[in-house]
Amino acid sequence: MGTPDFALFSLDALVKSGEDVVGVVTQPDKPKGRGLTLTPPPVKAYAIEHGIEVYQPTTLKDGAFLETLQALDPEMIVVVAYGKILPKYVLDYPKYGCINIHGSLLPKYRGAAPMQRAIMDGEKVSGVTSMYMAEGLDTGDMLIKEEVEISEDDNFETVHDKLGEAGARVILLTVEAAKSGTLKPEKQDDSLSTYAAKIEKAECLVDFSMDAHTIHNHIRGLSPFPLAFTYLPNGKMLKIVRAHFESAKDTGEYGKVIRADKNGIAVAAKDGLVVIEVATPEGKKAQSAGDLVNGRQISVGDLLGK
RNA sequence: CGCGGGGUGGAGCAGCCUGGUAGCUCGUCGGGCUCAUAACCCGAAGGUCGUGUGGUUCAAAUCCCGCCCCCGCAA
Repeated sequence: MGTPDFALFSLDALVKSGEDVVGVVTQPDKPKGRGLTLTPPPVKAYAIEHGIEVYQPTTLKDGAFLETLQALDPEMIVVVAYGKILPKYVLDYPKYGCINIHGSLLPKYRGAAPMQRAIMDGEKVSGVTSMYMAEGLDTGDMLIKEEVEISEDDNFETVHDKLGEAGARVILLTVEAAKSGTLKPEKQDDSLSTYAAKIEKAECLVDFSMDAHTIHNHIRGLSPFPLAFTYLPNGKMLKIVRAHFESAKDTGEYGKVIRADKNGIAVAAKDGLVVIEVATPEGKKAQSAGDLVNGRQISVGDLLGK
């Protein structure tokens, strides 16, 4: 069970390892993009390509899914970023249990956006954890972990891929161990838990009164999706794809562009400068700082952020 | 029929409303200055203005119509 790209790493690993994947459960197709075209989730596309049966129940709460479950009769259910809460009857069904891969080192960053939150918090290390699923949100007993380093220039995309690969390794180990009965479940220490809420649009707006390093973490944690943004003097939105920060003392008015050339657009923030390298103006494609300056969409002295 | 922006030399843009000599900031090429340079000076090349044997007009990048493509929002 899974839905987005992140789940593909694990699904692909299971398929290639020769496990008998009896079926894939994913979210229903949803209208997406311009024109609201009905779009299948990545996991569905993969499953179809590999000839695996796909199920897209609207809800798991009614009996309809129980029938599906009985028909497939799985020995184990692996869940990676599925997007629905599993009712008890599902959790209890498989002989080897429901195993979940989560993109953090539990009990930290339980919830919907563990990778983004970890980066935004400036964490240097994160990882993936496999666990037996419980009724609470990411509260089950932990099985196997793998740590992954986050460097200063990692962003959501690179961390997503690194953790996805780690997740694939961990799920294989976990499945093997489960089958041979050598798993050692470990309770989570709830007192150490933190919650990684899903990303809200409003918090993607850059606040240049925060310190430059924090803003940099904010930007990379949201890149390349959904992207941190600010506003140009003309009121248009500017989404920041990549930036770096420089420490400095007196930087002037927060949000003011104090340097703008091909090397970057330096914006004053607390305790330093946020230097934008690549950004996407509303209605345009992503472009480099040099292009933004050449096209005169930004120049020194502009005040960003409304 | 969800809302909206855009397709102009290699890049990013202006020009379109108020039709009539193709503009700006870069890049490229050549030359100069300099110990030197991504700096500066001089010069050059490069565009059927997305597309249609479309419409209007004396005249269309500009106004009208069809088609193709790109992007943002919202979900």
